[in-house]
Amino acid sequence: MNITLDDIARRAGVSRSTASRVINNHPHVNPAVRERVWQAIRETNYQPNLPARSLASRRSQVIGIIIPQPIHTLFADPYFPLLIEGIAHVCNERQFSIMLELATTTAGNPYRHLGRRGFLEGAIVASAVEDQFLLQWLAQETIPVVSVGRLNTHPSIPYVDVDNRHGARMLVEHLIERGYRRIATITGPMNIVAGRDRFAGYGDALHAAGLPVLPELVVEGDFSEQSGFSAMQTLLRLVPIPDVVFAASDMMALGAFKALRAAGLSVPGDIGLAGFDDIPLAAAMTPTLTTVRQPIGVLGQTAAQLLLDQLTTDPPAPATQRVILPTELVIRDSCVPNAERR
Amino acid sequence: MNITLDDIARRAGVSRSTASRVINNHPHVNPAVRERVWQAIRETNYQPNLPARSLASRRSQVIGIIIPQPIHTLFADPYFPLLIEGIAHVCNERQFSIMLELATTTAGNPYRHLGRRGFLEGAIVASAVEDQFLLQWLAQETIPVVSVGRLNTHPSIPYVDVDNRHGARMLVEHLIERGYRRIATITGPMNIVAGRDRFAGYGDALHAAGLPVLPELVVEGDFSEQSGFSAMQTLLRLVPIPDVVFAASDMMALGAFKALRAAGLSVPGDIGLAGFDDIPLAAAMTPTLTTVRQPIGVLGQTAAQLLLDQLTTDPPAPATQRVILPTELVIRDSCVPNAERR
DNA sequence: CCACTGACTGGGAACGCTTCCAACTGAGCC
DNA sequence: GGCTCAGTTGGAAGCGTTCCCAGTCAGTGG
Repeated sequence: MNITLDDIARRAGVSRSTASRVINNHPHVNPAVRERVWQAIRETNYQPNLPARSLASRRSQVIGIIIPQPIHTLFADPYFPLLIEGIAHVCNERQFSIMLELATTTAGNPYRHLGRRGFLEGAIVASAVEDQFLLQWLAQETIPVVSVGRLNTHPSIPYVDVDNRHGARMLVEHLIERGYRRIATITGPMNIVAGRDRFAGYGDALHAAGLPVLPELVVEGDFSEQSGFSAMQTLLRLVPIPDVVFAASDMMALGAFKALRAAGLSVPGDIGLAGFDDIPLAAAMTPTLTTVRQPIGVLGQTAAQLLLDQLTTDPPAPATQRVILPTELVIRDSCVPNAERR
Repeated sequence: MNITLDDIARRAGVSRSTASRVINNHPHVNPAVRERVWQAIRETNYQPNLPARSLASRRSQVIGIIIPQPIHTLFADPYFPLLIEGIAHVCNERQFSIMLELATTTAGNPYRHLGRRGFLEGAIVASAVEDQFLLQWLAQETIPVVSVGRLNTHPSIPYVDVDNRHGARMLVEHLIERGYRRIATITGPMNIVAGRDRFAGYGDALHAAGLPVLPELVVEGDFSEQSGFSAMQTLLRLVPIPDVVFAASDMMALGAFKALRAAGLSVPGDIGLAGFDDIPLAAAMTPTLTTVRQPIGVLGQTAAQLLLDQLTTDPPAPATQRVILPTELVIRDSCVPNAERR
C-alpha cells in the first residue's frame, strides 16, 4: 500500500490539513512545521494520490489532445509530432499532463466525454473536421476547448490557426509572377477549413491577376500522398496538361510527383509543382520543392497557452481568443518555367 | 453540477450499489432492474466520474506512453506517430486511455511517478535510452512496464523489439553480395540498444564474409538527419572514400545524402547509400533508398497488448514476455555498384 | 488587565464511486 | 411447514484528498 497524506501528517506530528497545506503551498503555515512536513515527504518519497486529489478539488491538471482522424492517413507527415511537441512543451512547463485521444478508425464517434467525467480540465482539438460528431461533442462538453484550425461552425470557440489563405495566395502569386498561367490545384478536403482556405487563397491570386478559376484545373484531395497521386493522374488527362500544379500539402505534392515520374514527365522541365507545409521531405526531394512553411510547433504552443490561461486564471479568462500565425513562402527548385531557364 | 450515481439510483428506484453493479456489468442483477437503470442513464446522459472511480477501485484504465527524448531530435521521423497509433489502436479496443509523457528538453528527469500516484495502471517506455533516469525510475515505479526495445540493463522487463541485428546483417550481406567491400557505417547512439544492435549486425555480416571492421569506417550518429550529415562529412575525408555507407536510420541516410550532394558526389554512381527504417521518405528520394523495414505499427500494438494483458488478467500475468518482430530488406536504387552497371 | 486581532492548526464533512457484508426473497426439497 | 440456498438487493465503510469552519494562542492597543 502506498504512503498517504495521513502517514506524512503522523510522521511530521501535524494534522492532515496542515500537511495538505504544505503540499499545496498555502500561506499561514509555520516555517518550522513546513520544513518538518517536507522532510517527512522526502524521507518517504511520498507522492499524492492524483485521483483522490482530482475528486476532492475538481481539478486534474490534465488536458486532452483530440485527433479525430486516424493518423495513418497523414502517415509520413510530421505535423502531429511537431504539434504535440509544442503542446507538451507548454504543458511540461506548467505542470499539466496530456491525455491523447486518438481515433484509430474512421468509423464511430472519436470524441469521448472525458471532460464531463472529471478527467480532463480542457481539450485541444487538433485538425478539426467539421463533422456531426465534433458538433455534437462541442455542444455537450462542458470543459474549455481550443481548436487548432478555425471552426466556421463554431465562431465562439477560441482557435489558433495559420494564415492558410494568405500563404496559398503568396505561393500562387509567385507562380504567376514566374510566368505560369495554366495553374492547377489539388485541394485539401473541403470539410476542413485549412483545405477550403488554401483553395480560397489560390482563387484570390488568380482573380487578382485577372485569371479565371477553371473547374477542370481543380481536383479535391484529402492531404494524403495517395490522393495526390490519383489527383495528378486526373490532371494528366487534360489537354493540354497544366503548366504547374499547386498541391495543398507536401504529401500530396509527393504523390503528384510520383504520378509524374510514372508518366515519364520531369519536374520542373515538363511541369511545375508546389506544395504546402514544408515538411522535411520538401527539402530532400529532387528537385527540392517550392512550398509554404507553417510554424507547427508554435501553433501547438499557442494552443496550449490559450487553453491553460483559461484554466489557471481566476476568474477564468473570457475564452474569446483567436490567433492567426503567419506563413512563409519557401522558394526552391520545383517551379522554374522553361521560359525562365533559357 | 454533474449527475451522480445517486441521481441514477434514485431515478431508477434502486440503491447506489445496484446502479453501480449495472454500470460495471456485474452478474446477479435482475434484468428488469438492469434495464431501468440503463434507461435512467440514457435519459440523463450520465457519465461516471472517473477520478472517483479510480479512487475507489484503484484502477484508472489509463496507461502512459513515455518518450524520454525530445521528439524534435527525431523530427521528421514518422516512427512515433506510427508507434503511438499502434498502441492507441489496441487501447481504444480495450477501453483504455493514453497519457502522453513527452520529454521536451534534454535536461532533467523525463520520468514522473504517475504510477505511484494512482493515475497510471501501466506504462510503455518508447525508445528507451539506458540512462540513469530510466534506471532510477524503473527501480521505484510499482506499475507494470513494457519497453519498446530491449533493455539490457533490465532483463526482467518485458519488451517488444524488432530484430535490428538480423536486419542490419541482412542489409550489409546484401551490400557485400553486390560487390561492395569498403563498407562504412553511421551508427545510432550507443546508449540505445537499437543503435548497438544494428552496429552488431553490421559487424556480423563483415565477419561472416571475412572482412575486418575498420574503426575509421565507423562513425557514431544519433539517428537524426543532422548527425548523418556531419558523419558523412567525416567519412568523406577518408582516402579513399568508402564504396558504400550504411546509415542506421533513414533520417541519417538523408543527412548523408545531402552531404554527398553538397560534395558533388552522386548516389549510387560515386558511392552507395543504405538506411534503416523504411520511412516514406525512403521511397520518395531520388534515388530511392535501399533500407530495412520494421513493422512499427505492429510494434506498438504488441507492446500495448502485452501491457494490457498484464493489467486485465486476474491473477496478473507473470510479466515475462519478450517479443521480437522480424524486419524486411527493401532493395531499391541507392546501392548499385558501378561494376554491376557496366 | 482585557478584548481583539491575526497567524496558525485541527476536526470533519464532503467529493462520487466501489465493494464487502448482511439481509431479504422465493423456489426447491424433504 | 420448515429448511437450504442461490440470486438479488441495500447499507455502509472506505478510497485519499481538499477545504470550510472553528478553535488556540501569542501579541497588541486601549
